[in-house]
Parts: sequence; C-alpha cells; structure tokens
Amino acid sequence: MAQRIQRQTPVNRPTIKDVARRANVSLKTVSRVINSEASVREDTRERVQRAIDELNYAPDQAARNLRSASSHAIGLVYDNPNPYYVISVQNGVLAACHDQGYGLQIHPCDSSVPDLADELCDLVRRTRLAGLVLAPPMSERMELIRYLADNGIKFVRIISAAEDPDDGYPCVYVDDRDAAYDITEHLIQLGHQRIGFLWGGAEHRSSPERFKGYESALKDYDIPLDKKLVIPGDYSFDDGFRGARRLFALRDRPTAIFGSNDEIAAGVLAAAKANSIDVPYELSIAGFEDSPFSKQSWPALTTAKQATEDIARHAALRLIAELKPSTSGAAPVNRGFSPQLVIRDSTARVGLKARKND
Amino acid sequence: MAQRIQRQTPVNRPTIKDVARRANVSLKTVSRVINSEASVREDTRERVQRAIDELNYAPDQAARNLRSASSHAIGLVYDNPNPYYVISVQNGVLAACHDQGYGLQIHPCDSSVPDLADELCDLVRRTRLAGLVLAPPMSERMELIRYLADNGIKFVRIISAAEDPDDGYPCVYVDDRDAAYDITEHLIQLGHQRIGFLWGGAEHRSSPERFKGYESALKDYDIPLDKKLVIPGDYSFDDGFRGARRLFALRDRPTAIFGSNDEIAAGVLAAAKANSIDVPYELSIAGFEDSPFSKQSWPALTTAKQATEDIARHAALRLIAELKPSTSGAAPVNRGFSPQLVIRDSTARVGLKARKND
DNA sequence: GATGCCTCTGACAACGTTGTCAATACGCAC
DNA sequence: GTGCGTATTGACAACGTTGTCAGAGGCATC
Repeated sequence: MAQRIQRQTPVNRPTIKDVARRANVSLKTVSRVINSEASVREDTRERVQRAIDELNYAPDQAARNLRSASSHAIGLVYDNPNPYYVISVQNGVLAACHDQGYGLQIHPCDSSVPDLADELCDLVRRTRLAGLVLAPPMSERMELIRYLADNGIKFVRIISAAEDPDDGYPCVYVDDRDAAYDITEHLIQLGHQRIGFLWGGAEHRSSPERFKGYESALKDYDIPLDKKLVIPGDYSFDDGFRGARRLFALRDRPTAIFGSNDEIAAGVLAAAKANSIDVPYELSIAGFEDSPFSKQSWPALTTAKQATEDIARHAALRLIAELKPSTSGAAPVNRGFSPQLVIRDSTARVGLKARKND
Repeated sequence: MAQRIQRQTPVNRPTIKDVARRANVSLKTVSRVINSEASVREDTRERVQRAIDELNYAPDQAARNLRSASSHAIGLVYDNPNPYYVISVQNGVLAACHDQGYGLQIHPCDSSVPDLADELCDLVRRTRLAGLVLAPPMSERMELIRYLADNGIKFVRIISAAEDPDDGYPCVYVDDRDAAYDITEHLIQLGHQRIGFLWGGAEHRSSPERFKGYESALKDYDIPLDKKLVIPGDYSFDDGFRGARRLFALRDRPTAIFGSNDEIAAGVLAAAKANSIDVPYELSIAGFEDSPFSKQSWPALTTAKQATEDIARHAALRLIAELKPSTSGAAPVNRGFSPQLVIRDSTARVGLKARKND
C-alpha cells in the first residue's frame, strides 16, 4: 500500500523571513527591495538582492494578495467564439503579466446574460483582481463600463474605433474603419464595382466600423452603394455561407465579396465552391483578421492583419501602469492600432481569366 | 481635474466574520460549513448557510490559499500551437474548476526548454497551486513526470495510450490507436489499397499511436505496408503540404492520404488543389481531431472526433478528487476516451468519378 | 551645541482564512 | 448519580506579506 513516500514538507519554500535573516535586515526592508520602493540604501539593496538570489526566493502571491489592497493579478474577460483571437489575446496579456510580475485570471463569459456586471464585480472581489482587461463586445457596452467604474473596478478596454474615444475610460483602440477602407479600395483598384459586404455581429462595434470603411471607400471612388449587396449576419462561417448564397442569387451578381472577418470569408469561399464559382477569377473574396485559416485556405485569403497579440499586450501594460502610479510621472495614454492589408490569392483583377495548367 | 470620485472602500466585501456574527456562531463553524466538513449539526448548517446567502458571502481565495497547504487553484500546462485544441482544453478544465470552486492558472510553456521541470515547480510553489493538469507533450515525458512527483507535486496527465498505462501516475488517456484504426479501415472499405500516412510531431506520443492504428488496420486487411507511403513530419499545415507533394511525386501514387491531424490534412487538401487533383474523387483525405476547420474546408474533412473538452474536464475532476480525499471513499481511477470516426466529404470510394453538375 | 529636516530602517499589527486543540453538551451504560 | 464516548462547537495561533508609524542616524543651518 505504501508505495510512494509522501514528503512531509514539499521542499520548504524560502520566505521573506529567511531572506531577512540572511541579509541581516528586517522583514520590511526585504519587502521594500522586492517592491522596488524608494529609500533603500544602495548597498542594503544589493545585500538583500544577493540573499534573494542565493535562496531563489520568490514572493508568495497568496500572502501578497491578501495583505495589499491591490493584488498582483489581473483578469481577462472575453466572449469570442474564435479560438485564434482568444489565444492571441491571452498570449499578449500573459506576456505583459509575466513582464510585470502579475498573475492572470482568464474569464470567458457569456455576454448575453443579464447580470454580467455583477458577475464581473464578484469575480474581481472574490479573486482580489487588481483590474480587468475587457475584450469586445463587453468592452463596448457603456452601461457595463460605467457600472464597473462606479464600483471602483479598474479596467482597460480593447475597442474598435477610428480614434481615441476620450470618454474618460481607458482603452486601446483598433482602427477597423481604416483597414476596411483599405480592403475595399484594394478591390476597387482591381476594377471591381459591385462589391458585396457581409456584416459581422451587431453586438460588436467593429461591425459598423468595418461597414463605414467599406461605405466611405465606395463614396471616395464614386461607386453608388447598392443596399442589396449588403447583408446582415454574424461573425460566423455559416452566416458567410448563407450570405454568399443570397448574393449569388442576385440578378446582378457582385464580382467581389468583402466578409467582415475571415470566418465569414471562409464561408463565402465554401459557398463559391459549392456553386462551382472560380475564386478569384469569377469572384474575389476578402476577409479580415489574418487568422491562420486565411493562409491555409485555397486560395489563401486577402485580409487585414490585426496585431491582436500586440494590442492585448499593450492593453495589459496600460492597465498595470494605471495600477501602480509609482513608476515615474508619465501618465499612461490610450493607444491606437491599425490593421494592415495583406494581399493573397483570393482577390484578382476583375474579368481576368484563369490560365489553364497553372 | 477631479472628474470621477474614487470610492474609499470599494464596497466592503463580507468576510467570514460577518457571517459568523449574523449566524451567531464562531468563525470556525462558518469555515466548516463552507468546506462542507462533517460534524456540524443540521440546523446550525442551515442557519449559517442562510447568513451566507443573505450576505452574498464568498470566501476570499487569497486568504484561503495562504492558510491552507492545498490552495484552491490548479494549473493547466500546455504547449500546443493549435488554438482549437487549447481553447477546448481550457474550457473543459475551467468547467471542472468552476464546478468544484477551484481557480485556474493557465500556463502555456515551451516544452523544449531544458529547465522546464524547475519552471513548473517554481510555478506551483509561487502560486501555491494544488496541482497541475498536464497536456501533451509534457504529460508524456516520463523524466519530467517523475521529477514533479518526487517534488511532491500532484498532477493528472492527458495522454495518448490504447489502455490504462497503470504506471502509478494518474492520467486520462485517449485511444488514438483505435481511432486511427477506424479511419484506416474506413478508407480500406472504400476500396483504397494505397493509403499514404503523414506523421505528426515525434515528441507527441499520439503520433506513433496513430501510426500503429494505421499499421494494424493494414495488417488486418492483408495490405502490405509500403514505407514509401509513410512520411515523417510535424502536426502542421506546412508539413502536410510538403508531405503530400512527396506522395504525389511517387510513380505509384496513393489514392488516399491519412494526415495525423486536421492541420496536416488541410495541408494535403491545399497541395491537392495546387496540383489540380480532385478531392475526393481522385484522392481521399482524412484528418484527425474534428477541429472546426475540418467542417469548414471544402470538401469537409473526414476525421476522428476527440471529445477534448470532456477529456480535459475529467482530467481536472480527477485531479481535484485526488486533492480532497474527503469526498466519500471511492478512490479516483484513470479513465479512457475513444475518438469517434466522423465521415464527411473528403473521402470517397476509390475510382468513383465526379458527376458533372453536382 | 541645539534644532530641524532629511534618509533609511525596523517593530508591530493586520489582511481573511483554516488547523489544532480544548471545551461543552448530549446520550448511554453501569 | 457517575463515568465515558461521541458529536458539536469555539478560542487561538498561524500562514507570508505589506501598511503604519516611529526611531536612528547624518547633515546643514542657526
């Protein structure tokens, strides 16, 4: 029965006490060094640091969190069916946390539940989170944002906006409009005049932003907006598939379709194949996001590359900077990102025919 | 400047003390109720529970972790480039944690760094994790497993194996071999005799397992194994693409290709399209995993569906059960899962020709 | 030489919970 | 009624850290 021996003490971790004894200083001084507080003499700091290194000491997060009002952990709140997006955001935030010695609590949630605000407050209280990084669509629901702020919860939003909203709540913003303009312009410059547009989810602010970019590019090139070419939907493959079929059924078919994200574009691609429509020669397709999928489909998708990981990292850094006003005077500012056009094989000059034997 | 008012106390959370006062019992009794310990009289328990409900009390995790040796949080360790897989695992583990009132610390890592073992030990110590759920390939490196066990770290592995390894270390195992057999058999029954096999990453035990399934199905149907049809590689789109091209270059081409996962199969699909090979009529393709991608490619991929979320959930439940021997007597046991064959459109009877106008 | 004002350091309590151990109450057999 | 075992409860310390506040020492000024 007694196969493996259970160690009584699983390698006693050194505590601040051990460090203090070794460096011959008080607990508090060690604490000061750990938190890089000012007013520790240089030689003392070095001595303590040496002791820390020698003992391979690392502060106990639980104790830390318990004692100090602001714990050293933040939460990441998201509700997104797209694993590529979520993983990118996680990795970005995690990188920032690692950098700054913070912990991360992931919190996938359902943005449609009525008491989401309370759920988040509870989360913060229960796990003593110092703040939250909010991804869309939670980040764009102002009543939620205000509720959190009113309850003293710190956060940074990742949102879709053409410019700094400057509404008093911190954010990192992504210029979807501009990127959607670029994609539409690219299609226009390939000679397309009838360009279909498939909307993303209405609860995401990025959807109208992307539509605005599409609209404004058409306007700049004097192409009238044909409402029949604009189809509502969700950020999903299935809606892309269905939307494309509706467009194919039109008397005057579009020669290009702009799907609001890569999933939608993938759905369009599948619909095109199901209808034996040759992409890109009979139909150009563009997506948005630069998910790995967009590189691996056939043909590979023209899209807009969001630096999601970077964006998320900056959101987390912005939050952490906000949390500790100690670090120098520079107040953290909102920051914008612009997705970049990535041209691949799913878009071609209108009317160009495929060569046989490619 | 003073735009928003900072609440002094961000809504004082009720503590165990408040509950005790309200229920007119001692702190310890409340603690007992919270942890559903035995020997609390039924009416006392009810009274305390009522107070808890009324105050909307929830235990402070930081304090809890600090005090008790076994914190109420576990870690999830993974190193997998596939976001679908990772998100599924996360969601499964998270569901179990939520169920059992545990916290989760995600820990993506690089399985190739030399001091991974120490990294994990540090992680556990620093954040006082009660245990770890280990995903492949970390879960399959025995020297790592032994090191963790020797350091008193509890864990449950998710591994690939045809049966309970029963090596003394707890696990949840997935029968890749059996599922790979089913896929190969499916291809054979469609009349295929020359079936290419593209290996996954050698550091994953699932790779040889899947190969064994392939091998053993061929054997059972008296089809000789042609080594030229077996190509080493990684669990990646690019290796699928390259591997397929090598197979296409053979004098005696395979009529079907079994890619060790969906990414590989997607690469094969792309290579087939690049070579104008009609799938499934000139070439059948099968993958493994049932990632969303496999449904959305064209044609949709025949594959094996892993209940990844379920598997992960059980791994976490197994771990948590191990952590608290309190809950009744039944000792937790290892458990197996078998992926299920999912037949879609990328496989067809050999020699069958496409009808025009589908 | 006294005073004030820095800079640096340490003693101590406190955060919210649980483990230990003792105390009380109750039931039952003698 | 006494003794004993079991069920239930509570007092108290402890977990490892940081905030508060006070003290020690050095230096410049009067």
